[in-house]
Amino acid sequence: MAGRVVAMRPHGKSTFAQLADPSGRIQLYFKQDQLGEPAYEQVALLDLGDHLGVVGPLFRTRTGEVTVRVDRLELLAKALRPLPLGKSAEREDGSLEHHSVLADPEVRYRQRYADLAVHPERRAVFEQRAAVIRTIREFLDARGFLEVDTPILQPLYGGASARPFVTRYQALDADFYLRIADELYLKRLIVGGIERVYEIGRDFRNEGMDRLHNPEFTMLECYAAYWDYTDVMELVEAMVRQVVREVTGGTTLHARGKAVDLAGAWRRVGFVELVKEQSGVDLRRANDAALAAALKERGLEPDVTLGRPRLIDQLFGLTVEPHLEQPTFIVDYPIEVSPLAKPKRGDPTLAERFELFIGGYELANAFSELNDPDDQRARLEAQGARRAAGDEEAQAVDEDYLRALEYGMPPTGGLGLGIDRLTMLVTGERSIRDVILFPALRPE
RNA sequence: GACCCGGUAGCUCAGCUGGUAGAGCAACGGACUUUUAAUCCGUAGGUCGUGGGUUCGAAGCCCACCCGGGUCACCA
Repeated sequence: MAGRVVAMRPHGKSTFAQLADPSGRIQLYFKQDQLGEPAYEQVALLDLGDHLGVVGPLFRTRTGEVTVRVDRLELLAKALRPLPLGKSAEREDGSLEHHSVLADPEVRYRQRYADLAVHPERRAVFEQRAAVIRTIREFLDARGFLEVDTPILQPLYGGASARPFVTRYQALDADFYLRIADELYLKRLIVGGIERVYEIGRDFRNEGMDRLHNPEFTMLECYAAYWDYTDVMELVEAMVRQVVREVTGGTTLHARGKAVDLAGAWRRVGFVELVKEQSGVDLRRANDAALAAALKERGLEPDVTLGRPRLIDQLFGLTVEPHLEQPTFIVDYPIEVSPLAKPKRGDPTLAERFELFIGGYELANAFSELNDPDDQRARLEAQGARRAAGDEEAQAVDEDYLRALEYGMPPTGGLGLGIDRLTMLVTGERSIRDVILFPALRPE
């Protein structure tokens, strides 16, 4: 039997210790008579954190605890640095009650090895994370989606509004970008006839970090030909439900102290209606000045030169977003904030797009993909103009993507879903850093 | 990026209106052959985040900086 020494209780000529491995802890009993003096001296030199192999029969102590009476022991690895192990007791159910803990968040994130070694229950979060991804794969595979890998290093970045990381491709003597989204490559595959396709992978956005954002994060994107955004709503609703059932066994979650019920039908509400409902501002009537005034009323100093999309976004973030605990599809976004989405049938000022909110934050973003190459070119060129004007988050004109669309892309529904955030939701963790093993930190 | 909070022994934390550094656990030495956060006695351990300043005197006050957390702003 092998493991790490996590507790020692020496009593002179006998010693109790606890050995931990991923399956739990077991008590060891070292007796001088049994081991002989030279071996028993070794026991006295053991430190918490040492890896130890032992051989011996099992017995029960008089309090009934199953214990190994050690006949032979071998030091497998010496801990030179003391692990920040606190005192802890094992409860009836096998879980650990910590009487002191490694509490410093900086050490926990920087030295995840120490965090995990000292708090084995933390591993459960990452087991759940793996289960989330496994369940998504099973769900999509079962529905005929093909999992693919597309380039992370890209000559042009696109598919989202974000500042990229830049890197140098020496052999090509060119600057490349770490992708900010998979979108444009996956839609090229739709053009190529892979009619159901998905990728789970890392995206990189060169922006600030907080409890909802890590500069590198894991995204699911999937696309299905001949679907529209209502089909995607059904897909994501079923998928998230299955993930939650698989990982938690139920359909109820807790976010910010409130119960979140995923069982009933999820609310679908128009973006414009919801903004009006929560803020009283009618986006159809309000001009930029009226928007700015509404923001000012709520204590913000809006910069009107940022343009209408930013103003709308700010108003949304201020008045709507905080109230979205229960699962909600917000549908039909203003077309000007959705350059890759199809105009809504019957109302070209809106896009056939939805964002899914659960637990107070955005979990997914989806639309009926824009497949009209001329319209797409016009919108990308508008983005390009904003980019030329200095907006680093505006998208570039991707001629190869437009060429692909010109070959003809079927009507397609697409989805992007933040895996880290979904993991937060099902584990109840409040910070994205707690569902990422090595979150981004400044170098020491 | 702005604001708020924090950084004292390996870990968790005290440290009052400025008076010269403390506890518990861990470590080390001693006692103890069925303990369960073992117990008891003892020892050692600190450029008080970094650098300046004020002061007879700074962990505590002032300034700058570093790191982390939170809130806000923006991206998922």
